[in-house]
Amino acid sequence: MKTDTKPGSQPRRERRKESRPNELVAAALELFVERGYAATRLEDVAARAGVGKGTLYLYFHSKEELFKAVVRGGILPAIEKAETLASQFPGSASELLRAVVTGIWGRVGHTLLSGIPKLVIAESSNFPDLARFYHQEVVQRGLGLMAGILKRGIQQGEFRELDVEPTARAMMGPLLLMLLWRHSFQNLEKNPLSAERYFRSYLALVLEGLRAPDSTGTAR
Amino acid sequence: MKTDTKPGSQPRRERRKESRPNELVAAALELFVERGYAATRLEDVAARAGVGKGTLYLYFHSKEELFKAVVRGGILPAIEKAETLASQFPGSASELLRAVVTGIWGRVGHTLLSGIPKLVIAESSNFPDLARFYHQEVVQRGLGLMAGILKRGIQQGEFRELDVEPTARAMMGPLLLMLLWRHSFQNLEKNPLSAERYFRSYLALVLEGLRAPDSTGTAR
Amino acid sequence: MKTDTKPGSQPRRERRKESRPNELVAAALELFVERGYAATRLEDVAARAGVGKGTLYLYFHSKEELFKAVVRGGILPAIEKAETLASQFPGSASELLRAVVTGIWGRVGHTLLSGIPKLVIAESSNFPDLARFYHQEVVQRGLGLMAGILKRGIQQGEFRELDVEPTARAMMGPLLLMLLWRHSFQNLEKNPLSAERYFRSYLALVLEGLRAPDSTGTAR
Amino acid sequence: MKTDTKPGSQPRRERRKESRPNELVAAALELFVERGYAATRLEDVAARAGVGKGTLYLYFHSKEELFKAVVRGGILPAIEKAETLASQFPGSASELLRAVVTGIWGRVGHTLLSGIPKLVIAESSNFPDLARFYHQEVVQRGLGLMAGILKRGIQQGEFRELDVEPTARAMMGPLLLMLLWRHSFQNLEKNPLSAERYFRSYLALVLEGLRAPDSTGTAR
DNA sequence: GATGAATGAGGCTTCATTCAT
DNA sequence: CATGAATGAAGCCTCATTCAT
Repeated sequence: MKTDTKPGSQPRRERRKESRPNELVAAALELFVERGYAATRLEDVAARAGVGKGTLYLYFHSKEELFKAVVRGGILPAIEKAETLASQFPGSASELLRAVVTGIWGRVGHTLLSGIPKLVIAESSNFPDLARFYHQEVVQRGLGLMAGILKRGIQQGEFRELDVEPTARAMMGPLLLMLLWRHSFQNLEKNPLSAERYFRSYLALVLEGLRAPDSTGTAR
Repeated sequence: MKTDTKPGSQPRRERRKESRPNELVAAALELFVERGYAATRLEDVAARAGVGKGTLYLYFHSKEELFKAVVRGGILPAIEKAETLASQFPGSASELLRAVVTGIWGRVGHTLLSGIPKLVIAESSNFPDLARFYHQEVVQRGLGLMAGILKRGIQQGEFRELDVEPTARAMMGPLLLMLLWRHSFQNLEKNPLSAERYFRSYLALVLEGLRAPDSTGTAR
Repeated sequence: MKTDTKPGSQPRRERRKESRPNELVAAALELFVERGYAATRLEDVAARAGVGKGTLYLYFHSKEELFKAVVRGGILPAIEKAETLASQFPGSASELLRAVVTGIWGRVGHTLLSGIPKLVIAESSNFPDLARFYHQEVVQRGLGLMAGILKRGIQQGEFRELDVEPTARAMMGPLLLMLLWRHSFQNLEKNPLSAERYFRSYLALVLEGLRAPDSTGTAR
Repeated sequence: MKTDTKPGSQPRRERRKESRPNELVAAALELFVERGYAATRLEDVAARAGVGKGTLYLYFHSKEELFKAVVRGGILPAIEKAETLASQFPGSASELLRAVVTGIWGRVGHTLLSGIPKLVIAESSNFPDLARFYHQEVVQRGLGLMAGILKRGIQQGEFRELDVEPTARAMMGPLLLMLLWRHSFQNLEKNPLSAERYFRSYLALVLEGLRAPDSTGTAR
C-alpha cells in the first residue's frame, strides 16, 4: 500500500548492510504498533521497507527476533537521555520533574516509539524474556528515575514525606496513559485533548500533591 | 478431557444450556487475556469450557464475535455500579473518590476482567468498532464519572479550581497502570507492591493535589 | 494426477480414524519411494490419499513423523514372518534358504515395501534415529536370520565350515540389489531380467558355494 | 571465512582457476553423499570449497548440473581401469575376479566415490537421464565386465556352465552392499566387520559356487 | 572473474470454520 | 444439540538463482 521508498533516490542496491537493519526495524515498528505482533505479516514489513520478503531473513532469523529488536532498540536511548538529564540537572526537583516529563514526551511522544509499551503490554506473556528485559531496562529504570526525583525533592524539603515507591509508580500512570491513548483512542475523538493541556494538568496535580506543607507552591 | 459429561450416566447438568455462553465467554476471557487475541486458539477455549470445538459456533458465529462478547460483556456492570454509587453517594467528593477507587478495584481488580483493557489496547486498531464501543461505553463514561466527582468537589469548595477534563484523565492513569501491571509484570517482581499500599499513595497524592488551598486536608 | 479414490465407493466421511492413518501411510509410501523424502510434497500425499492437506496433520505431527511411520510400519511384519518360518521349518538348511528367499520376495518384492530400503539408505544420515531403528530391527534381524540358517546347515553337515557373519552379509547383497534395482533401473531395460531367473541363479551360486565338500549337491 | 585470499597479499594461488571445478565437485560430492541431493545447500558446497556462493554459477549452471557432474565424473575412471585390467589379465578367471574385486575396492572403497551409488539409487527417478547414463556407463559396463570374467572361466573349464547374466548381477550384490553399508550403517556398529574379512568370505562363497564340478578348488 | 546481498517461488504447518454424524 | 474430523487459506521460512559491485 505504501510500498517502496520513493524510487529514484537511491539505486536500490546502494546502501548495504549499513542501514538495512534500521530501515527494517523502522518498518516493523510501524506495523507492529499498528496491528500488533501476530497480525503483522512479514511480507508487509518487507514491502514497507522496500525490500523483498527474503531480505528480512538476512538480518533477522525469525519474526520473533525482529520483534525483539524493535522493542529492545527503541526505548533505551530515551531512558538514558533522561537519566543523564536528571543526574546533571541544576534546578529544583519540581523543575526537574517538569523537564523530564516534557523531555520524554518530546523525544518519544511524537515518534512511533510511543507504541512500544503497547506492544510489550500485549505480548508480555507470549515473550516472557522480552517482558523481563523491558521490565528491567525500561520500567525499573524509569521508576528509579522517578523515585530519584522524589527523594531529591523530599531531601530538599521541597516535597512532603511520602512512600516513594508506590508514589513513583502512580506518577508514571498518567504518562503511560498518554502513550497508550495515542495508539488506541486518539483518532476516535473529535476534539482531542492536546498533550500540552494534559501535561499541564498532570504536573499541576502532581506537584501540588507532592508539595511539602510549608513549601510555597510552585505548581500551576 | 477436562470436564465430566460421561454420556449415559444421568441427565444431571441439564441446567447448563442457560449458562453455556457465559461459560464460554469466561473461558475465552482467560485465554484472551493471557495470550492475546491472535495467539488464542478457539479449540483451547472450547476445551477450557469443557465443550467441543464445534459447540462454540452454536453460540458465537466467529472468533471475532466471541472476542467482542468478551470485551463488551465484562466491564459495563462495573461501570454502572460505580455510576450508581456516585450518584447516590452522600459524603464528600474526597470520600467519594476513595470509595469509587476502592470499589472498582474490589470489583474488577481481582477478577480476570482486569485484563480487558489490555485486550482493547492491544487490538483497538484491528477491531475499530470494538474500540469505538469501548471508548464510548467504558472510557468516556469512566472519565465522565471522574469528571463528575471533580466538579462536585470544586463546587463544594473541596477541590481547587482546575481543568476538569485533562485532570480526570490523568487521574485515571494510575488506575489503568495498576490493571496493566498485574497482567504484564506482576510475576516478574520478587516483592510485589501491594495494591493497598499503591492505592493509599495514589489517593494521598491525588487528594492532596486536588485540595482547595484553604480546605483542610483530608488526604493521607 | 491420480487424485482421489474412486468416488462413489464411500461417502467421504465414512471410514474414520480407523483406516485413515493406513491410507495416508500407503499414499506416502508410494510417493516417498518414487521421489524421495525431500522431493515429496505433503500436499501430494494428501491428494493421493484423497484427503485435504490439513488432514494429514490430524494423524502425523510432521512430515518427518509420517516418514518414520512409513519406514517403521512396513517391514517388520515381513521379517517376523520369515523368522517364524525359519524357526519352524522342517526341511534342510538349503530348502529353508530357498523358502526364505522366495517367501520374502513374494511378500515384499511386489509391493511398494520393496522401496523402503532405498529410503533408509538415502536418508540414513538425515534421520539417524531412524537409521538406528532400521539397523536394529530389520538389518540385524535379517542378518541373524541368515546366520541362523548357515549355522544350522553347518551343524547338519550340509554346509561347509565358513565364517558365518560376513558370509551371511554377503548373501544378503544380491537380495538387496534386487530390491534396489526394481526402483532405480527396472524401467530402463528393454528385456528386464525376470525375478525368477535371477533367484534361480542366485540360489544355485550360493548353495553350491556353501555346500560341504562331501555333500551331494542340492543346488540347481 | 574459511579460506585465505586476503586480497592485497600476493598473487599466490593463481593456479587455482584450473582446478576450481574439481574442487567444487569434490566439495559437492562430500555433501551430496552425506545429506543427499535436496538437503545439500549450494551455499555449503561453496563454503566447503572455499569460494563464494556466486562462484559456483560460473562453473555450473544449476544445482542439477553440479549434481550430474558429481555423478558422471566419479566412477568412470574406475570402471575403465578395471576393464583394462581384465582385458590384459594373464591369470585364471578366478584370479582375475579376485584382482578386480580387490582393485575396485582399493580404488573406490576408501574414497567418497563409494557414495555415488547411494546418490544414484536415491535420485534415479528424479533425474531419469542421469539414471540412464549411470545404467549404461557404469552398471551395464560393470555387469559386462563381470559377465566377461564368467564367460572366460566357463570357456576355460574353470567355472561350471551357468546362466551368465543373472549370475553376474547376483555377484555384484555383495559389492554394492559393501558400498552402501559404509554410508548408512557403518557408524552404528560397535565391531564393524572388516572389509578384508568380508571380501574373503565373498570370494570364497562365489568362487566355490562357480567352480566346475571336476575342477580343483581354488577357493579359500 | 568473484562476491554475497537480494529475491520470490515453494513447502511445511497452523487454525478458524464447516458439516456429517 | 453437540461433536470433532476435515478442510484450505494464509503465513513463516528456506534456498536456488540472479546481478550490481
